[in-house]
Amino acid sequence: MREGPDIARIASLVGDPARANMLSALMGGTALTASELALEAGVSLPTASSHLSKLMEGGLLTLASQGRHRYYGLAGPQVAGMIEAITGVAAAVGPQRVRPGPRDAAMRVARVCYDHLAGEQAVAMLERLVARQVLLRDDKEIQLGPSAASHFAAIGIDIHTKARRPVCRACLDWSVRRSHLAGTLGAAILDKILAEKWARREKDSRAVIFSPAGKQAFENTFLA
Amino acid sequence: MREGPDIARIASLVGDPARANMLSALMGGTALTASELALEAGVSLPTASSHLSKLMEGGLLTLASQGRHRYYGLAGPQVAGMIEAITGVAAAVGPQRVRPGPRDAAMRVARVCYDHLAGEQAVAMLERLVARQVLLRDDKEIQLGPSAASHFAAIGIDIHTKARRPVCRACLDWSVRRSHLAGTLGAAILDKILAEKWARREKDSRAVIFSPAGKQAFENTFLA
DNA sequence: CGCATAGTTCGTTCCTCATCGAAGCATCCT
DNA sequence: AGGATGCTTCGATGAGGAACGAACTATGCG
Repeated sequence: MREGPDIARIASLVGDPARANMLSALMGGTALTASELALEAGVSLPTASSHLSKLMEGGLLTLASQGRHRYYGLAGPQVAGMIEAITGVAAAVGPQRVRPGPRDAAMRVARVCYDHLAGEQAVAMLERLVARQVLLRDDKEIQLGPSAASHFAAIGIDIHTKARRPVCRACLDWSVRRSHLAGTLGAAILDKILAEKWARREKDSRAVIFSPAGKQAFENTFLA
Repeated sequence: MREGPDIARIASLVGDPARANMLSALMGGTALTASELALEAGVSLPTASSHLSKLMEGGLLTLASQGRHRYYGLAGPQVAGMIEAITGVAAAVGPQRVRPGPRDAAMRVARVCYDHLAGEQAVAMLERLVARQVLLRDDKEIQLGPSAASHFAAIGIDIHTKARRPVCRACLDWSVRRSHLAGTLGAAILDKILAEKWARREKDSRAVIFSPAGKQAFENTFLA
């Protein structure tokens, strides 16, 4: 029996799927709230809360309380490096490329990422909005352009800049290797897509299926 | 829910104490047999075998069969780097220095490491043997010196060089940060210590307790 | 003050997985 | 061949821990 640092304890913290998802989500560098992490991990809030306290106790996370929001973030670069190392091994040994089924294909095209749209459609939308200078992309940050308010108002989306949560955020897409739009604006756009019934959510999946007419409407609105 | 490499799967492999001990033991770089790893992990052979097949399936280990021996080793530097990273985090966040109890003190002085002696006594012994050129230390390797055979024969230990297993091997000591002697010679020395009743093994522990007379005899024999 | 939102705690259920004994293969030694 | 050693497989047992609903606390808003 070996002595020394308890590596099993740390590894088992990462070894639970829900916690691993949370940690992966935090690898972006931005701190997230408990409810955001719950959605990211696909578990209920109580479950997420339990996991988060375990991660805190294990020293893997830091906590910044802001009013009733509690922002969890990775404890430091050493922890991030560890996740990277594990991810590297997982990617290396796990090229168990399951043949992508129909649902996976749909997922690549459009899916829900927390509360906003991800996938090829979402990436294309963000790039178009930036090209038209409705949004301004400054390195990793995304800002509203001068015409943003009127542009989105015309579509039927008004931008709440008062919220604590940022209006725009870049979120790295898994399938494509580019970013899509998160933040309250990203959420509002997803809301509109579902409200207008341009698309529906697949049951028990993150996939978002556009109807033919809905796809056309979406493209007219955001990809014109 | 995140996509991409299944980091939880890899981390959970490391997250079991028995498997973590095995992996730590293999961090030395030398491949070990299933029974060695079972002892190292403190589990029975069937249990160890089950763990090893899981680690194999996870791609963390390589297997080299030599006759009826099966030598398990880390799959590569990437895996080793991952273990390092996890160990680093565990050491950083876990300075939960429990006050060392009496048994821990005894463990630091002398304990069993698989089939040979470890701890301060063992480290001192190896350094003395090297200083007297009975053994020759070449970087990480340990060789028998010219006088080794006669020296150990005088003590009552004959060296079997025929065995597949190496006669001498350096094994990094956990408590002290230096090496002690493993291999068949290390095992033979431990056998002698116990056979002469210079020391006894603590029940349910790896600690080795020397009697006052036994300690004297040991020092006369190996530390002179 | 009352309502809504964000989180945690508690208690229960359930399932995975680590564990070991016994038995079965495989390989080596003489 | 026959025995010994090294290791794996099988089957049964048991404990840890992940999950969620319900209830509770805390903060913000009007």
